[in-house]
Amino acid sequence: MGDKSSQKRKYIIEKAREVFHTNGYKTVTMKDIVQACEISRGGLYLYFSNTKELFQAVLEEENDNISDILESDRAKNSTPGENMLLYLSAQKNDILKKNDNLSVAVYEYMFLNRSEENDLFKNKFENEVSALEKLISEGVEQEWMVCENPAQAAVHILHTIEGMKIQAQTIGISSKDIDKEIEYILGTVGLVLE
Amino acid sequence: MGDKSSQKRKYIIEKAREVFHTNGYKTVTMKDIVQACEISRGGLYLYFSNTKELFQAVLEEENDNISDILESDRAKNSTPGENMLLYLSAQKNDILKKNDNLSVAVYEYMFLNRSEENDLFKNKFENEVSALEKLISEGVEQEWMVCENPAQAAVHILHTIEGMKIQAQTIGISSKDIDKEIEYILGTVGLVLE
Amino acid sequence: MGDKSSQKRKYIIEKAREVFHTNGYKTVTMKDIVQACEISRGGLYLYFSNTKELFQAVLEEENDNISDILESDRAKNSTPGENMLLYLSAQKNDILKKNDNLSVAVYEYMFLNRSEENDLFKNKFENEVSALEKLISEGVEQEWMVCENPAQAAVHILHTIEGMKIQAQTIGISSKDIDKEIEYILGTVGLVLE
Amino acid sequence: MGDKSSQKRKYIIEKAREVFHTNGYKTVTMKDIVQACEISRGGLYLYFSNTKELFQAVLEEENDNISDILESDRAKNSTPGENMLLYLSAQKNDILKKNDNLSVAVYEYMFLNRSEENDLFKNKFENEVSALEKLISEGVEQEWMVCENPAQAAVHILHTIEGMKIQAQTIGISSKDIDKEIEYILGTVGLVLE
DNA sequence: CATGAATGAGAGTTCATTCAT
DNA sequence: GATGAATGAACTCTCATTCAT
Repeated sequence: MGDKSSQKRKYIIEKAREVFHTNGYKTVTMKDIVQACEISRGGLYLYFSNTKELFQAVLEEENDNISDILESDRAKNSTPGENMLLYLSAQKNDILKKNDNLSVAVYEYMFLNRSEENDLFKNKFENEVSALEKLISEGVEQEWMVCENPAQAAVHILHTIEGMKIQAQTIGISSKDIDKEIEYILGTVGLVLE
Repeated sequence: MGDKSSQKRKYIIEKAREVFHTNGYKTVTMKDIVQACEISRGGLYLYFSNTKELFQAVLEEENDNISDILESDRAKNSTPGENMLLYLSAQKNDILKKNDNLSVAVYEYMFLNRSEENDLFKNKFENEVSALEKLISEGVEQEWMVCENPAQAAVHILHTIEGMKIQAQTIGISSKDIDKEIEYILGTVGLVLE
Repeated sequence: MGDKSSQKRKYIIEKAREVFHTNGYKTVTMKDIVQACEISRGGLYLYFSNTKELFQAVLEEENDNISDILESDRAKNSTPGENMLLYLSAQKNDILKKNDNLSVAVYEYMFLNRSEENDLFKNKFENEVSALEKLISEGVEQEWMVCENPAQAAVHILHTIEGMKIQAQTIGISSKDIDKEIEYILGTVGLVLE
Repeated sequence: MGDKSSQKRKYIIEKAREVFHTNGYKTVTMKDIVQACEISRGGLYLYFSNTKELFQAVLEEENDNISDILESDRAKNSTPGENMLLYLSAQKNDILKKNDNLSVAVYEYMFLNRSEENDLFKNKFENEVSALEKLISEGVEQEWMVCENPAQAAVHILHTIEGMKIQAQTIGISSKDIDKEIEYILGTVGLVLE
């Protein structure tokens, strides 16, 4: 039974993700989910009591593999410069493939619950900072990059990416615009695209 | 009469601004506004038909004087370096004084209406880019700054600031964190705080 | 003053008539009238307290000259047969010229107030019956028509006309259909169109 | 379940019919229905979205068996003359038993929706015309009636009946008045009551 | 007289949530 | 577990009606 019901739980989360993706977070009603899942109203409540709980479950299933890139096998065999480019390209990809990215819903969720302790997001941010910082430090050590303050550089790059993400979701951003920004970012750590 | 009613209009906008500030955009109902204004249900509808209309009115009243800083009298008598610092300090201020900043509501509004052409925000962004670019170009000419691509530097700085704003509204950012980022940003255009 | 205000009263009635004509009776609101008249809300209330009062005023101004036809000068110089045709043609005209006929509003008004004594409409009906009956009696006396019971024939013809009116306002009736019915009606009193 | 809900649907229609009967069509609100049914606001909306939908459902349940009379078993064993009388008596009955007749609501409904294609009512009228025409034709063939144009006679009789119905709902009509009219109508097709 | 801003009652509609089956 | 009918709270919006100016 645990099996069966956990399967159903996954199914609901999957469908809910689609709904959150298209509608954002706040607009979504339990009714929307029920309809998307084609299950009964009461049935949904057996698994989740409200959209917040559901969205948190969606987030838990979500693997943000972007920062994983820096720990991947491929990364281990590449130079820091190549990895930085790899990382930024993955971000570009994420920004552009609006088709499968929850960011608006995530922003809405964070805004709505900004008073609560959102350790999940804090940790994510900090992890990403650490990974980037490490990368930059290595780059500097191996003399691929020039940077006096790798820790702040990492924060800075994440801020810039965040800014692009927001731009993408609001006034829009073109692939070319992202490329230019990536080139500029690379420049700030002394990297130049050949 | 036109006078009186325009006064009341302003009053409603003012109160509505407070509501949007504390509650964001989407959650706000006409009822909330009615209560905040202490007027009658129907009374509000004489002035605004829905929260969207109201929010747009709030936005119109909103003077984003931050970018005006660069055109102010004070700016004219200062060096580009001083002005850049001035501008970034103003942004810091804006980020920190959550008490009086509509950004969450604005983001929500933009997300919700992202399919529509939001020229207002596009223009705002572009104007800000232009002003910053001009500042940086002058800085470079007068040899206060070092920058090969002032246009992209302007965009980059705005992305970074946007990223900080989002961080402030989600996982939080400290005054000190902002200072560090500002220092770093200044570094990217060859400016060093003494 | 009596003059001025009675002029305004007439003006309101005129405009109200247009509104009732296009919208029927029950749907019409005081607001509709105010807008049609381009006067102030309060101003309208100086003259009429509600739509019922207004509609009654409209009705009072309304001259249903159709039955007058039978008393007109022209009628006096014509044969009963000609007059019957004249009368029915006038009715046809009225049925077709929807553009200027209040009937839907009148029906609605009567339905809504069917519990009240509607002497106005009763009298109208009875007057019309009398006029028609007199016409038929004359026709029979002068041997233009054949009818054993002119009183009932009059009632019958009015019922038939009423039926056509309703048909016109509901499922629709063509000019040709009316002609056929008129011919048939004439036949029932022994008249044949050459 | 399908069973249960269809039972409730019927129940609502039944209660709604009562409400439409007493209040006509346009005045009726969803709230009125809710109160008459003693169910919850939301409950009603599970079945019907507005009064128009409800009224249409009421109409669909409504069997206008009057014209069925002409196809009934009883009719098959009677002479055309008897059937005509039967039919007109049924109409009389319908006109008089105001307690159970929706006509005002129907008229209101038709007036309000007169711009739409109301095939329902058109078809009903045409079917009734056909049935009556057939009856008259038979009557003429079997020499019970005299009529040169049975088709138009049918239309004519329906107009007359419609006229009586309207009179009943507006200025009122007595049983005796209807009898006189019925006798007259029979006369127009050469039938005389013994 | 005339204006039109303001009020508040009331209709419409949608959903979160419960509960009998 | 699962269903979906039912409830009722909460919102939106429109007008009749009043009243200070």
